[in-house]
Amino acid sequence: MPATLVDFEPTPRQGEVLDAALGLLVSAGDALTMSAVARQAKCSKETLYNWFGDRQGLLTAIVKWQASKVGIPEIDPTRLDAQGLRRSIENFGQSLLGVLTGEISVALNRVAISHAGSDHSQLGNIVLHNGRFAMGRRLKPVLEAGRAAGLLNFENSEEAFRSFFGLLVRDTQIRLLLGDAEATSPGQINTDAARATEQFIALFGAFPSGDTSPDP
Amino acid sequence: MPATLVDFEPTPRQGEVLDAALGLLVSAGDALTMSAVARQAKCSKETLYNWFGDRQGLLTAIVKWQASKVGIPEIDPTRLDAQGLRRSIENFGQSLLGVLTGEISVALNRVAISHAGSDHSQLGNIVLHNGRFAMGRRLKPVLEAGRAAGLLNFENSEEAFRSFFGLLVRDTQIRLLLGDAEATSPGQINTDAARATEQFIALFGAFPSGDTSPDP
DNA sequence: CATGAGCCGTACCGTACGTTACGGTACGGC
DNA sequence: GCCGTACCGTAACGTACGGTACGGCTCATG
Repeated sequence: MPATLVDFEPTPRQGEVLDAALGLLVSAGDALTMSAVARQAKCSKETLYNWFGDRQGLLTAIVKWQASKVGIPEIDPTRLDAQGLRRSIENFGQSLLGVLTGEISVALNRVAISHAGSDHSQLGNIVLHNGRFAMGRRLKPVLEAGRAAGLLNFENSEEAFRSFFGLLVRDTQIRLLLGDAEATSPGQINTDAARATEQFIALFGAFPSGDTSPDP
Repeated sequence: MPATLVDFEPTPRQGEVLDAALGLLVSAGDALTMSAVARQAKCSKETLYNWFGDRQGLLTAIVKWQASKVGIPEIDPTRLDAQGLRRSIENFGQSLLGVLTGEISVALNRVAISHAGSDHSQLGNIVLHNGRFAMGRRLKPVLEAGRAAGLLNFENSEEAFRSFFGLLVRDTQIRLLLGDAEATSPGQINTDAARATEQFIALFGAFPSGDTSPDP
């Protein structure tokens, strides 16, 4: 089990360095070199190694730093009417899709995926737990509250979340990761979030449809 | 516009070399070196460079070679009863999910994603056009035949396919790419394909539900 | 003021890897 | 039998980059 989500507390100066590294990571991808980071951040390589140990540690710190900055708006599961639930889910979808299609998320996922192939670094796990899993932890209480209020119908909230994730993201993330430059506009994000919410409620809503969610 | 899907016709010996490289790619990830390929394939590096130009060319050839080997079963859109359509979609889903969760696909996508970040190589595009887009081209005629027969209801077959893709794959691919070792069993694949097909038909089926696909 | 910690800039080391070069071998055609 | 071609094996070259060492600067603390 991964311990804490954010167990990294950088000093202001370290934050500046990490921001510079983040910018470089977005523009240069995995070609990020220690020398380039030092140059961009106007610090010495020795400092980088003192602070972060090695390149691996720097990358890990970058991921955690970014994770600590991204805020998906907290949703309060108290508005339990159908309209409020729908809006909560849709807003969540907008935030999630906005983050996932952002160039920072794309760059971060790219390096994590690169390293997941060869060395046994924990980068992939860190991204997974600060990204995908953290998202599930946010939305699932809302879904369960919706179920408790008789608005939704599902057995496993994890499975329900995964379906929502699929309806929302579809092939967008993998296409962006592979370099397919479909300029994801904010309007597109809102449209997609609305569509995914509609479809999710059509599948898991407990309205008198009767046969939308049977398990064969 | 990408020209042809398979414009690469290797000799048998070249196929052997590419198979060896493919095996190394799966086990070693992007740490694939020219020396390792030559050693594994029992050929000289000079031959590699004569045949493929440079490392980039070798990777490109590997991707195309694998793409030429993967066969998603062709579906004939003639069986237009509801049951046949459902089975066609479900079989397609099984094949697609099986390929996507295979270690070869994961390794290939990893290197393509790595290179999409830095250099301007076409690897990402090649993977995209031989993978995701080729799949769409396979299923869309089936979906359109289903619509023509009054069994499905959608406006845009591309959008419909993307929704099916999302319902089928959900977060599975990105988790595998990030190194999340959820042993994807064949049984799980069949279950997922069945579930995705159910959900897809629930959303896009033209059965007397009446309000599953309105555009707000 | 003295001192020492922390940091910057830079030079440097070791190594890994892409790429090239070259000697040696097998084989089909003249 | 000789030549050209294609290939293997290996050595060598150039470069890029991770990591380290060191001199000099700043500044807080005693």
